[in-house]
Formats: sequence, structure tokens, C-alpha cells
Amino acid sequence: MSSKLTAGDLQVITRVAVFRGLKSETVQHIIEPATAVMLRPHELIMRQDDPATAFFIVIDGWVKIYRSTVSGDETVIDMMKKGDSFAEAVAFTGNRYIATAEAVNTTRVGRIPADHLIRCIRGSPDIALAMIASISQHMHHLVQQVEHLKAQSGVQRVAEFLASLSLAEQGHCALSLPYDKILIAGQLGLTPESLSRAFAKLRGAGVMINASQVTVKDIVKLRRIAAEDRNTVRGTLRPMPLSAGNVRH
Amino acid sequence: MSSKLTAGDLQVITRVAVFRGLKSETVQHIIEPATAVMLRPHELIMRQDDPATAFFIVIDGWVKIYRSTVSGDETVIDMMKKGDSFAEAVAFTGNRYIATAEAVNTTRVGRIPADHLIRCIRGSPDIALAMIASISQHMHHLVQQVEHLKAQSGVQRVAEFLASLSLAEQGHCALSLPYDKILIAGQLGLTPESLSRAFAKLRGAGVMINASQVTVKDIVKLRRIAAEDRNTVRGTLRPMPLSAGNVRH
DNA sequence: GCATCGAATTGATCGAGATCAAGGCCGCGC
DNA sequence: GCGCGGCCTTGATCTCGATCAATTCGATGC
Repeated sequence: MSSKLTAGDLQVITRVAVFRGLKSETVQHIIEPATAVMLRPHELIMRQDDPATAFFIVIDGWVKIYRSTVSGDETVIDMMKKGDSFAEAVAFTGNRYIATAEAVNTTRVGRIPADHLIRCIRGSPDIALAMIASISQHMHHLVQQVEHLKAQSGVQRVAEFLASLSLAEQGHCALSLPYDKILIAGQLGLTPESLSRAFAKLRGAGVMINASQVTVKDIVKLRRIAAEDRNTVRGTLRPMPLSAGNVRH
Repeated sequence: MSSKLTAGDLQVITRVAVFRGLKSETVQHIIEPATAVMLRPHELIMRQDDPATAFFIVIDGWVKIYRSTVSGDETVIDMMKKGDSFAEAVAFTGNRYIATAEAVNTTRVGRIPADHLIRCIRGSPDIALAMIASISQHMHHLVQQVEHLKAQSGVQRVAEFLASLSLAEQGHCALSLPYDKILIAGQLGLTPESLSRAFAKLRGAGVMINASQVTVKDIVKLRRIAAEDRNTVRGTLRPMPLSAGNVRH
């Protein structure tokens, strides 16, 4: 169900990367026909192979971007959070969406129709440059994903993922996992079992995981594990049983 | 060494996807300051982390796009052939290149400066839409790579790669590998040894490989191997020794 | 011609991660 | 309360692909 954007929605949308550097009035003009969509868990926002008529901005919640293969199972391509935009590029081509977007939890999404935006671009080309900048960011992220899948071990990808959740520069930090471990596993190209064992190995490096709560003793060390050559890491990490401080009661 | 574009260069460049749908005079205007660069094997076209001041079009030869990790080794991200463009998106952002481009063989590349192109866009915004369409294609390709790395086995990726080399709709076909097997292995996220064994397994499915010459008995069957669930394929393919018809003399 | 070097294949072995199976925990509905 | 189902973990086993090593082949240089 679509509805008009609230003031709060505008707060989020106008601050988003896609519109970075644009004048406030330009943004106002762009999002004039935009609507907000409220979604329950597992509801779809866009569907792979449907004609691309709009792009989207996450206002609140988490969105899973995935591709379904002919054989039925799905491959997670990316996870989008509040303030992220997706499907910008394809919306301008008139082609079809190349992936499906699904709400993970209760989610609010802004929908920006492409046809109107194309007209805006013809009026002020700077919009296009802002869009390209945003798309370039997405490409960078995809390139990094390819690199990680080809060059890192599973444990290293998990380390990288955890490190990316923290804003801390150095030292100790606490954080919480943003969604199900099953989803995290899918995002990292692992099975849930392997993710579990990767966490166990990282315990030896000072990473404690209790349900969704994570504490990292030394974030620099974690980043070093992620950055090292995959063979350097080999053997240095062994699975560790739960220590006393980590037991649930 | 840069030089002016020849008539032959223009033939290639004006037909490229980036400029699809643009008027001939518009394209002429865009590529006015463009130059052509001739490269020997292993020479670099752009370097990861250098400021992005231009984007490129391959006029002839093969270009390897890769990222170097801190630990020194490189990860192949993509291979570009005649008519492909790369680094469009980042060239507009003023950021730095996120990967390195290296000539695989003797290669000719067109270099299109970004600053001039940005001025062109301000004059006629349709250029931006054409660029976004091209960038969207690149994203599609990256998304597919992520999907393949996460969901396919090595043999399936090899099958997919071979199938993508053929234009044939069905039946028998012959083709030649476009570059070194070491490079193919890197592109598919395999070691050369594993690629070799994957080829051996595909022999059982009617794929014969002799140096760079490949013959496929049934291209549909090959595509089916690539598309199937990775568990369905399991066990159905075993390594096969060279048969009489496949021996070099 | 011969030596050399790198590409490619093949064999033997190892290890990371998948799979299969079982069990605990928690939230949910009845 | 109780039962059920999904998430998560752990154990046992298997498989794929990596690694290490040896060899062949072909291209290149002297």
C-alpha cells in the first residue's frame, strides 16, 4: 500500500547518497511524485524480471536483495539498510529488474518513479551526475564482494563483516548482529553451520558472540585477520569452546 | 603513448554500448578530445587508487581488470574485449579508480577524458542516460558474478564460461579460448590445476579441449550443466582420460 | 641445435566448507 | 501449561578445490 511521504520520511530521503550535492529545491522537485510503502516481513518490493519503473530508498528496516535461480533456491546479493538506495541504474534503462527485493522485517521504503526523474534530468543534468556517483558506490561494493569471494576464506569474510559493523577505530567494541545468522551466512556465501564454526574460530581471536550480541576485544586484530593473505591465516585459528564468560544461563 | 584516433578506431568507438542511441554528431563532440593508446602485454591502462580522470574503450585486444590486495596477490575482476568500455562510473565522481587495468596482449585502447564529457552532459543530458544504461549492464554482470561464485560449483562456472563463448543456439559448435588458461582460471575463481580437472570432467559431457581449441558436442547440455542446482550435478561428472580423438601428436 | 622458461596437465595429499544428523533453546499458538 | 516449529549449535563424515610436486610440451633466445 502506497501513501504520501511523511516529514520523517523526507528527513531520511533528502539525506541519502543519491541526492548528495544537489540543491534542496532540486531534491524536492525530484521526489514530488514519490510515495512511501510499508511492508511486513517477506513482502516484496520489486521482483526480478519485472519492468523497472522506479527505484527505491530504504527509510527504515532491512531489505534483502537476492536472485532466484531456475532450480528454485535464492542467492543473497546484498542487504540494504536505512538510507540505502537500490535499483537506480536499471530504472533508467527501461529494462527489467535483475534481482528481487524483499523486506526482512517491518520495513518502510520510498519509491521514486523513473519516468518523472528522467524528465528532471533533462531539465538539470547535475541530477544524473549525482545518480552516477551513487551507482559508482554500488559498483565499488559489488567489486569488493567479488574480490572477497575469490580471495578470502570464509572466516575472513566473517571477520570483515563484523569489522564493518563497527564504527570504532581501534580497541574494544560491542555491537549487535543486524539480522538472522541464516541471512548473514547467505550474504557471506556460507551455510549457517559454517558461519557458526567461523564464529567459534574467531573466539580465539577475542570475538565473543552471544545470540545477537557481539563483543570484540581488539578491532584492529579483527581487521588484520580479514586483510591477511588467506594462507597466512591458515592454521592460526582453531575452534574454541565457550569460555566461562560466554555461557548463557 | 597517446595519439589521435584513426578512422578504424572511430569505427569501433562509435558503435560501442556507451554511446548507443546517441546522435552521431553528439558522439563526435564527446570524443573530440579522446586519444588512442597502444599497449604492449602487461602495460597498465589505469591503476587502482589513482585519481579517475578518464574512462576507456577497448579498440582491440584483451584487458584484464584486477584488484591487488595488500598481501600482494591480484584478484581478477573482469576481462574486457574489443568494444567494451570500463571505468565510466568512477570517472564522473572525481574519486579514484577501484581497480587496475592491464593489457593482456598487444592492445589498443581509446581514452575519453572525464572533464570534457561532464561538460557535454551539462549541454545534453541524454548522454548521461546512455552512460547510465551502459553502467547498468556492468552492474548486471557483476551481480551475476556474485551469484555464480556463491551458487555454482567450479565445473559449473567453467561450463557457463564456455557456453558464453558460443553464439550457437543449439547443437554442435567449435570455439577457441580467448586467452591463457591461467587467466581463465583466475577469472572463474579457480586455480589452473582445478580448471584443468574441470575440463577433464566436462570431457564426459562431450566437451573436447585441445590447447585453445574447443569443440562442444551439445551446447544445450553444457548450458544445462551450468544452470542446474549444484547438488544435482554432483557425481554425474567424473574425470575422463583423453580419448583417441583428442590426443596430440 | 640446445638450453631455458612458462604453460599445462596429472598425481598425491590436505584442508575448508558442505552435508547429514541430532539436540538445545526460544518464541509462538493453542 | 504444552507442543510445535524455526533458529542455532555441535558432531561425524564427505567432497570439492587448493596445495605441493613432477613431468611434458611448446615457444623463445643464444
